[in-house]
Amino acid sequence: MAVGVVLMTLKDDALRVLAVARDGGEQLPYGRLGRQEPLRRAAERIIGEQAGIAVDYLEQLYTFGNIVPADGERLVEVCYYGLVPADDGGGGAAPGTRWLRESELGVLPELQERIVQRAVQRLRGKLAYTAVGFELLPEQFTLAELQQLYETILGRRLDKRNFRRRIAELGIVVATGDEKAQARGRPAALYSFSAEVFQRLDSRGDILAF
Amino acid sequence: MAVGVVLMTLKDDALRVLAVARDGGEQLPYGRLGRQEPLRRAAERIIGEQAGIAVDYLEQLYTFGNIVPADGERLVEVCYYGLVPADDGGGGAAPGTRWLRESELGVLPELQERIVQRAVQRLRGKLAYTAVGFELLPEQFTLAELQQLYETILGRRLDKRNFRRRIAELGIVVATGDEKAQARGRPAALYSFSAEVFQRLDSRGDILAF
DNA sequence: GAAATAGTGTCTGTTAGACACTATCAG
DNA sequence: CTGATAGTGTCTAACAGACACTATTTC
Repeated sequence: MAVGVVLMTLKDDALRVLAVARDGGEQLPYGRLGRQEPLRRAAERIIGEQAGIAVDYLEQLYTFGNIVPADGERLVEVCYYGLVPADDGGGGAAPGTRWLRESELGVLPELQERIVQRAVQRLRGKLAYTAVGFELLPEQFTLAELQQLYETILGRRLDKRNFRRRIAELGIVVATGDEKAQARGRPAALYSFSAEVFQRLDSRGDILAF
Repeated sequence: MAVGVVLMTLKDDALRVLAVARDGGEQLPYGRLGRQEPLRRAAERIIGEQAGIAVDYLEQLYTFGNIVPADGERLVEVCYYGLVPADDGGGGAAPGTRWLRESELGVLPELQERIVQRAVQRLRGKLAYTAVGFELLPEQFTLAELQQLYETILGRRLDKRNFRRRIAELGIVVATGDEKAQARGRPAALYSFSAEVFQRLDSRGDILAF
């Protein structure tokens, strides 16, 4: 009985997955489940011990149980996936850990690569009908950052005006009044996510289908 | 390590869940996992042993692992859900089993009731973007039966013409040429599901969002 | 004032939802 | 011919997608 975790963040406009050094290679964080330990708590513990990162969002992904390695034993592994806000991504990660970009997933054992694919798929799916994307942003963010996030995860460009229209219609972000200065160009207004408005819409589903 | 199964079918225009007699009550089918047994195979075995039913569709639902009963032990239970075609629903079920309607779910242990709710929710969700509904129908069916199925699972009425238009547009059912005589009234044309057409559409998602 | 980024509205084609009648069968 | 079920088309409102310019800032 093991518990594994796929931690994802956005870094350099790319979705990345945390790997930890282990057995001379790089692997997803995972560990054994304590005798009296609830599954989710085990996932949280493993994240703390092996990644040293604050996770905003944690959800069960899938349980793998057809793993029959050479020794003939069936190992059951319950997998979770978690999201880490963009600004924490670089900072908090413990030594020996690394944020892999999609092109680097090959360094993981093959089964783990498939787990990651499943996690990314799930995240893409959830993006359309939940506000899960906001978990990947800092508390305050610009609309350009929000759009960038959607584009990165969905893997395609979105129209700026259509995107903003939709966000405005839903009213799930509110202007904080602050601005974020850019290196060059006009400063951008900062927004924060309105959990209350989102709650009202959530039941209907299909919130953010771009 | 246990494996449990939520089997669902349509009977009398209602979604029903299979319960088996156990420990003096009624419970979902479940059993222990063999040492070298893959999870899905265990689910199939348990269905065979305890329900004696042919399942068309079987998918992992969720893994529960926060179950800490009085004795302080944490039990991990991997749950699957399966769909049984409507016409087999009454027939194949083994003695000691019963198809519960939604109002009867209270006879199940409380945790199992929550598992069933999760399964029903998942089925509703999948209905919109997969062809999972067809697993609940016999190989040949009328459009009225198909619509009835959607209405039952979604819990609301649908417009007959809009429903048929959508189905026709997608082309995922093909007329077999046969007819089904009704007790009264005009006979209905029989259709069957076209897996090939569906495959082409599947990637796009959002197939059957009514 | 040049380069860079933020921010804003309209038009058009497609889709979803509301709606009522004719066709065919058993008795 | 009556009762029951199958089957069919149009109109309208809402939504999604394409599209180009002005505003504000740094250097």
